[in-house]
Amino acid sequence: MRKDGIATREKILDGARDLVLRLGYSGMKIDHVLDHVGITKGAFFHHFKTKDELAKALLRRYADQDAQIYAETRAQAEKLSDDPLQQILIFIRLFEDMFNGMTEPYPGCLLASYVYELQQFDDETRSLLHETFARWRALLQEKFELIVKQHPPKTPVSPAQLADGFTVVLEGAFILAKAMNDARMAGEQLRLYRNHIELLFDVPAQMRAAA
Amino acid sequence: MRKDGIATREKILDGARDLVLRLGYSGMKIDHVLDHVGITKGAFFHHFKTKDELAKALLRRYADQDAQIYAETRAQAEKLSDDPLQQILIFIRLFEDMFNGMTEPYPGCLLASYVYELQQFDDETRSLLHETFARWRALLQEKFELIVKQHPPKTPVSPAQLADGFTVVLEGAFILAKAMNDARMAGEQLRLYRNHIELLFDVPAQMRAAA
DNA sequence: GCCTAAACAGACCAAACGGTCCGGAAATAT
DNA sequence: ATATTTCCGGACCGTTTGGTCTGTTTAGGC
Repeated sequence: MRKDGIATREKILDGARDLVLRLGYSGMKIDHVLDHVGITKGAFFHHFKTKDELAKALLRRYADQDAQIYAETRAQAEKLSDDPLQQILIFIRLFEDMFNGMTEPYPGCLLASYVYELQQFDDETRSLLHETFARWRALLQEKFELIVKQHPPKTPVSPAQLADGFTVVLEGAFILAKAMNDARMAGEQLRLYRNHIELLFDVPAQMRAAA
Repeated sequence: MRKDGIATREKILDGARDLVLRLGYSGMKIDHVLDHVGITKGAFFHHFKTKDELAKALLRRYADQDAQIYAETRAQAEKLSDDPLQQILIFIRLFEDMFNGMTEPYPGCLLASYVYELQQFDDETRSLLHETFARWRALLQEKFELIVKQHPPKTPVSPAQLADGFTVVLEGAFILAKAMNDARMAGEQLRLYRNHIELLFDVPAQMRAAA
């Protein structure tokens, strides 16, 4: 199988993603992708009409892969407990473990790199970014709404804001991790976020090491 | 005063900063800056030898301005209370008020936009990024070390991680604010962060509305 | 084996881009 | 007033970049 179009397309997407996370979208030049992947212009433009089309394909694929990880992690958490509060804590814990197992800083979130070049992109791409973040919010917001009904928080809180907090911590930690070259940043900051939830809903200490 | 070199230089820096925050560093083209500022190539390259030199000047200026805001806010917090815990809470609260007064999302942190194109820059620039974030950490870490001595935390915590938490929340909130076009994001998430500190060090409710 | 269409290689192109150069205007020193 | 330096306008240049085009190779149906 020397000529597998789908495989080549995936290789292009992988290479482009790596380069975007290191150089930004504008910094990622097509010629650079060609070298990195080991193909030629003919191959590239056979799979993608323009660089913008690559950008959209890249974003869609990243959003889909991310949604899958979220869904799997959520399912795993729901299997381990029936209590939505415990589910959230397990959910966070599972993400912590993901990042704690890494030796280098997480290369970064593709969405964030797009956000910092937002004006480069058209409305369709911007909408896709908006929707993806909104989906992440909805996923956790739903849980937090159940939680506040069953476990009275020590302070009045907004489920939506708590849900955004997860993404905020992740995105912020990625930035600091890259700048400080510290692979532990994401796991540590997620642990802090989890600690906040535990304090907020008064989780007893012996119930915290669930996962 | 028709020909004020310093004023022109500042105008270039302002315009370039705006464009970098919208388009990223690579996306910010010199010709675009010229249009935006209303000058010509001759003027630009009279003040900056290369685009890279502009990048460094931009970063240094941003870091300095930021350090000044931090120092002023810190001084203001220290004037309002002698207790380091209250100082931190006031400090956060003052930042909240800053962002809550804005009608559009904060345009973003220049450091973060550099971080997401990190490989574009040389060692000197990368070091400057590292040092700037390290300084932000040191500023709050110092306070948190005093706090944990005087106010036993409900959970064992690392002052350095708590300090990073502030930056993490800010950077993450900027990203979400831009993506969701939500000006309130930064203030809300800082309020959540402050809530975490209050719960962690068991601040009574009536002592929370200090500022 | 043959045909067709997808998958590629690589020369080529026009526009964009960072940067140079020189002339001239404006401030400042003498 | 004159000289000198700073500041700036704008034409110009070489390289880079996204994209095109033509030809060639490979996979798969018949």
